[in-house]
Amino acid sequence: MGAMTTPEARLLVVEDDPNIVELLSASLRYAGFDVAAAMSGADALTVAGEHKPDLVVLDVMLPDLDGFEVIRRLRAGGQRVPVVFLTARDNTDDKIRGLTLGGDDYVTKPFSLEELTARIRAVLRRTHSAEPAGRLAFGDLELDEETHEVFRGGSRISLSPTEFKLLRYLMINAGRVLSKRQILEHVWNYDFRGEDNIVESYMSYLRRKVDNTEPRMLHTIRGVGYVLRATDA
Amino acid sequence: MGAMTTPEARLLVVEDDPNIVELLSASLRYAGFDVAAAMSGADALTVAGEHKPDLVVLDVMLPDLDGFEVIRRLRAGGQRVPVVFLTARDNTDDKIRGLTLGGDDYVTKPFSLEELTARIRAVLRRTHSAEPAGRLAFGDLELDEETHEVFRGGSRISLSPTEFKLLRYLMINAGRVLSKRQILEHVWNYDFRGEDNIVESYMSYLRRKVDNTEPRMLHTIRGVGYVLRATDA
DNA sequence: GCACCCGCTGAGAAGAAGCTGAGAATTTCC
DNA sequence: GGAAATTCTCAGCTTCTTCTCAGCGGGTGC
Repeated sequence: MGAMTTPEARLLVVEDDPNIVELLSASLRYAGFDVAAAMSGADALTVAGEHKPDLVVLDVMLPDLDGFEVIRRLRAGGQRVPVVFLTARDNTDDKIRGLTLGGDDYVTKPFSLEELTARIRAVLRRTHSAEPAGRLAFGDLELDEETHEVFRGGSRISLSPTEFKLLRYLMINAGRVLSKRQILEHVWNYDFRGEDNIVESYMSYLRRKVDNTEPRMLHTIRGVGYVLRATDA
Repeated sequence: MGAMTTPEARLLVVEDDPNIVELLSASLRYAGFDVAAAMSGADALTVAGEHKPDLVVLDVMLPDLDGFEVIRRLRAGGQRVPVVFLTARDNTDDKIRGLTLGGDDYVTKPFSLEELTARIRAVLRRTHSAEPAGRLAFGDLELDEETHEVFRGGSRISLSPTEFKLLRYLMINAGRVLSKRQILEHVWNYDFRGEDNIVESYMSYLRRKVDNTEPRMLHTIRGVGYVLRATDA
């Protein structure tokens, strides 16, 4: 469920696993991006030529060229297109560290869609500066995407990483009813194989931390899902 | 039963159980959709080629291809046709996860026709954006399909899932007299084997919750059924 | 007017959905 | 390497929901 903001950016997804290409294309497109895909390094260079992406989502492990080579060639023409890399968790490659200094970023597999779209938006924000600021607010609840800080009524609340992602997802979709399945698919890693109950647990944590004062904002719609909204029923 | 609105969309129903195909074709057609049907994956691809559906209603369990394969091939041509999947309730299949990512949705069997058509309309609304908004109104009674909120005279009323579906059905068919049997067949799951009396019970609940002020809107037509309308007759 | 039928509703049993504390497993951090 | 934090599961509990039943009462037909 995309937070439709500006007329959004053009992305190029480069990834050899067809399932992940499918996953990313569908959800990023639905999030409002204009998405093109490529399944090899050579392919990526061709498609980039036509599609002129504003940002590239790039798996560092490709069958032909490696991701860094792809970037080198993409940028050979002088264009400094920003990148979000997809890497394996155990990849301690220094090259990534080096590249992220240039305003790029990386996400380790398996990732959650929430995490990836947040990174994409953050990189676009830094490079294009046409993106909305990375601070979400709803009532007296505030969430800063840059610093990972959350405030309720002005006082700072400390959240675990998952709690933070869940709250961000709820805030981006404030007013919309989200099913447990939907939340699971966006906030948890795509390889998570648990039950809906984990969402109930985390909603319980969140309520204790950020929703223990009136007016309550985290509401359960029995049989449907959860919604962040100001008014009570 | 049909809320005749726009000239409505073309659907392709793909399902191997002939009873369900029959049930769906008849009722979706009656709801105003232009419906084609297919009983296998291969069949689906052929029919889709001729019929060019705006949306596919697709059982994930098919005798030949599985539903995901059908979708992959349908979309191979670059067309991003939206889908409402039909799944078994206990389907813990990994592939089921990720279904709602591209704006698609799913309904678990056994479903109610009311539920399925609501999902179909919601998906069309999100993808085509030519559908009427998901908010029904009748007099000072309002029902929001997105947020599952119901208001009478401006104040929010909380309904259980079945109460909500029943009221939506009545509102979509406002002014039309609906028999108890008709209501049972549309609002309750298709495998429900109870008596008409359940409808009386739920009408009683609804009256208490949403029709306890003048002017009364939920009228009984003795020996025939119920109707939602403003004036007495 | 009387009897009958239909619909209304309260009570309650059975089940489903959701919440939370406890604890095991895992990861992170120092 | 150990402590702390975090993630995830599970089971008990509570609350809400569904559905049935039976008695009541009002309309309808004779």
